[in-house]
Amino acid sequence: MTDRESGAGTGEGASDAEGVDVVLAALADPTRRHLLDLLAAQGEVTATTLAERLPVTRQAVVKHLAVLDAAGLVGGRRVGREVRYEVRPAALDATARWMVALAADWDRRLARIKRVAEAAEAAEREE
Amino acid sequence: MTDRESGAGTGEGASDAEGVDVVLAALADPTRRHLLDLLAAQGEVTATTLAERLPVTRQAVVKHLAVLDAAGLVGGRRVGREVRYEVRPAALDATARWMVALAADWDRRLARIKRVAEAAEAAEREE
DNA sequence: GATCAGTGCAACTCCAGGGTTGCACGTCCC
DNA sequence: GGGACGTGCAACCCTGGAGTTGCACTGATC
Repeated sequence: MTDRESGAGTGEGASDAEGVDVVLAALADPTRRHLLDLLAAQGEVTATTLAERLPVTRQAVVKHLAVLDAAGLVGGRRVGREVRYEVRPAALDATARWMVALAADWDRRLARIKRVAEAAEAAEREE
Repeated sequence: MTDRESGAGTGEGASDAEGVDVVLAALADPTRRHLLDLLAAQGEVTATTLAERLPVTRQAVVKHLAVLDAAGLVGGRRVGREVRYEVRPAALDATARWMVALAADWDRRLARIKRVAEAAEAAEREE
């Protein structure tokens, strides 16, 4: 998987191959994706509030948010005693572009293989 | 994460929320991504050949291929005693579209929040 | 100041999954 | 036919990570 083929380099978190790795790993967990949905819908939310809406403890939520933060998918801002988290689209944008480019690469390769196979088949028919 | 917002429904594997789940989980492992790279580069490859190019056993490769197959990212075809695997772009295409749509959704939501905040700020300045 | 609320640190549990090894069966080739 | 090769089944190991609980500190409110 040639991660350098993507346009990733303009955002945070998924700026290189390691960034895409980290984002994909972060997105692989269903609880984390649910967290991202809640954050995107509500703007800024604390871990405690998020935990009220999920069937896991606050501590589990904080652990997941740490993974998401490390991946650049969310950011936290302290307001007094509260830490308010929000989504950050840059890493997701970059990973989406990387995946689109990869899918296009696969499509191109398969189309080329198909053309070669059809040419070989046509050559066989002429013999 | 509103998986139903994507255009996923026209391909295999990532046809619904469960499909995106499975693809993301499949892509989260670095060994599997390396496998996908090798398959995409070479067209059709056996598990044994793949294992020669990776620092893991053939059995590990087969396990990973099973995950990729279940996600719709690869398919296997038996030729005599061999099973030849190749990438299938549809599930990756669908997941890429889903992610692009999600990133756009996040961008839109953040832009709206920013506009609301700026309007509130302007209203405060007029008092 | 006392109480409540949000947070952070840390220890703990447990199991899924990434990986290995062993062995048997079917296919291929000389 | 026999040996080499590719495969599939299955048992096994172990660790990372998803989740829990306990406790202390700080900020907010009355």
